[in-house]
Amino acid sequence: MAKKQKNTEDRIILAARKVFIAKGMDGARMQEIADEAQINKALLHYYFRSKGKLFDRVFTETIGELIDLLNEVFLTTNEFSQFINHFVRAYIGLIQKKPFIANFVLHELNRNPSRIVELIGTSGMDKTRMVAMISKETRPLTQVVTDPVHLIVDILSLCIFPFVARPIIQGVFFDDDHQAYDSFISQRADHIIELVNHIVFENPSI
Amino acid sequence: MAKKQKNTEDRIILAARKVFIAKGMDGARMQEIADEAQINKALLHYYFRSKGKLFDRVFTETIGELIDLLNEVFLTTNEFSQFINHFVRAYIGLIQKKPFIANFVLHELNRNPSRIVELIGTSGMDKTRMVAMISKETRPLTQVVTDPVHLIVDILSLCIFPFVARPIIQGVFFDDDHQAYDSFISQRADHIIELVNHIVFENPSI
DNA sequence: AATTGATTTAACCATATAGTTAAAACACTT
DNA sequence: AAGTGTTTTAACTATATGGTTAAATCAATT
Repeated sequence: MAKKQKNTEDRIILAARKVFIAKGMDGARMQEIADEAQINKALLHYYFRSKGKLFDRVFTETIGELIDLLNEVFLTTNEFSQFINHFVRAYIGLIQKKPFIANFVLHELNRNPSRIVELIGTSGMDKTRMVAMISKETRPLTQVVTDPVHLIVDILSLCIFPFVARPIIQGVFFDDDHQAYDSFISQRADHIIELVNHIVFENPSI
Repeated sequence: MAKKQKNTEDRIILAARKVFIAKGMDGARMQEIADEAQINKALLHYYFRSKGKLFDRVFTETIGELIDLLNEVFLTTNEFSQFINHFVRAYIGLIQKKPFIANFVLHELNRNPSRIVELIGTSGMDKTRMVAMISKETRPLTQVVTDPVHLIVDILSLCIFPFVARPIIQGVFFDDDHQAYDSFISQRADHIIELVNHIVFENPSI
């Protein structure tokens, strides 16, 4: 073997991720990925035969992160209020670290919807248990949440959308001041948790 | 003049819109737009010098629709509960008719954030009035909504995200049954209105 | 009939890009 | 030193694509 100065494959994946997330599958250029990884195109193809294969790898890993996090939070909590707390904080934390991840997934999602459904299907996410937990906890409590799925979608929407629409929110409400936007986002988790608790338990707990 | 069988420019715009929305700026092909408009590439360039110009036109018109709707709803309502009602129904109705519009705007938004901020800036949207209205109505009423901007973002999130994430929601919660998803969406407006009324007025009105 | 603008045809150019290839250099192991 | 897998270099192919061009055609106006 030779000059394995650092794991080249990892460098490539990292670079590919950066470029793909920033520009999407169509907008990304293999040359740019190679430059970003500080190697040349030939070596890039030496590791990953084609752009498609490289993209698949990046995409699978990226969405895997999201699913893993969901699963982890989901499996370590029993009751709903605890779940909300963990989930909202964990998800917002993750997206805050990698702000473009949500946009990336959503865009490629619509370019190739079937793949994601597959991925999620094989990821072992137990949607039934999730729905059951919410039903059990909310049934006797509130008239707002008649369908658990609405509640789940509510929570996802409230967590993810503010990142996806960042340029609009920052531009319109904060005069393009990214610090103001950041401080808005850091209040976001608390706000969502309060909101959800309010509609589910009809009092703002915690 | 000759064979102006129908307004060609409109046909082009319509076709361009379809293709751009489906594939994004990068993924779209001028040839495909020409085919879709049932003309040839030469004529396409005869009307719109470049892909960029055509895209600008489509994008501006598309986001203009959204902004116009917001303005209209906003200017024809005085009190907040009325505003919520109009806004939620109008927005969900619009996106339901053109489901990919949200994804399109959000994706291109992140490709070129500054343009949208400009567009919104010159569109005459009066964000201050909006915030003022919400502040006035919510100040004495609730402990959940401490910042009007959070509430606005909440409403936008709840309305738009379910469309943006359609493949996930449909795949995970409805076993890819698009009818089930559609019926979910048609309950969506009522649910959001109830939810927002609940957190703002602490009772589910209307 | 002559003019004019809209539209087609079809070839063409320039460029960007994914992907290939072959040879050499390199670093590490044996 | 020989061998092995990694990396570079650099040229190359094939193709797709945005955009152009020139000539012809077509339909309506004058």
